[in-house]
Amino acid sequence: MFQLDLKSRKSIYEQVMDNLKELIMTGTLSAGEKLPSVRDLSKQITVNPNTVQKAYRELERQGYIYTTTGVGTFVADTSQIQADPRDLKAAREALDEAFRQLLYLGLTHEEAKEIAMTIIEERRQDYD
Amino acid sequence: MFQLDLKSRKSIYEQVMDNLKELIMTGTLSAGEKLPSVRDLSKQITVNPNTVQKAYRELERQGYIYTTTGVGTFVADTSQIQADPRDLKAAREALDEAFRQLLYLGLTHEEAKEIAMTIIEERRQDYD
DNA sequence: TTAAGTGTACCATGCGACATAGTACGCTGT
DNA sequence: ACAGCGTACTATGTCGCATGGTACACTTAA
Repeated sequence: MFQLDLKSRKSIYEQVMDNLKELIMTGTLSAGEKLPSVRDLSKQITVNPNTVQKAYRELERQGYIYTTTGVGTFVADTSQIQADPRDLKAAREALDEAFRQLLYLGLTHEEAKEIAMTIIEERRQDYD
Repeated sequence: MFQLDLKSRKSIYEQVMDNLKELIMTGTLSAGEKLPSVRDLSKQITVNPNTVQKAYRELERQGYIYTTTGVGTFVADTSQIQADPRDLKAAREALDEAFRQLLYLGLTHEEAKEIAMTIIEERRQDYD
């Protein structure tokens, strides 16, 4: 389904969340589609079931998926998702932070902006 | 000199590094200027000297500051800094990551781009 | 009804990064 | 000589993360 980077600073359950968000928001996984069970996915990506469950629990809290007890976990209707203001603020700050890191490396504002624009445009095709 | 956010996920020594990088790259601290001693700064911001030293050590490794044994720590000539390709790669990935987080929140590509542009332009005044 | 599969809830353990506390040494400038 | 500086080292505690294991309630299909 996807690959993990065990060397990453990002925790495993966060990587699972991001990978699933990517698949959901790009439409690779459609609304109503069944996700692998906690146990199955944990075997697929070779991590502990508790770790997968933590990712699922958080994804459900954020509205990306929903669960029916005893049945399984499914992709939610993402058009219904409305951004949590705190998450939005966090994402803006992360963006600002990353941009500043480019400037810290000695790049001019123009160079950093050019890099940012390139990255942004590369994402255009996958969304909407 | 600056404030820390103890609630942040970012570690203290990283916050110290980023704060100093900001002051250095914006020219608030000039090349050759003396920085507070490890002990002084640790008292100012109320953290352990070891934590400040860790930040200084890493800043020196990256070329932002230099130390003269028994004398003190000083701001380096930032024009000499050449970006470590790995740091550049990391910053690019962080930028991409943050931008994707905006898209995950349900924003259209156009909306996310607009937010990114605003953030970028707000930084223009402080650099170069 | 039974069995398998599902989500879910615990608890205990180990690990690594981080921050702290304390001590100590060598260097430099006055 | 002394004060201030960077530096090194050990030890301790905390926290988040990941793992291993057990258990329970639910649903679906045989």
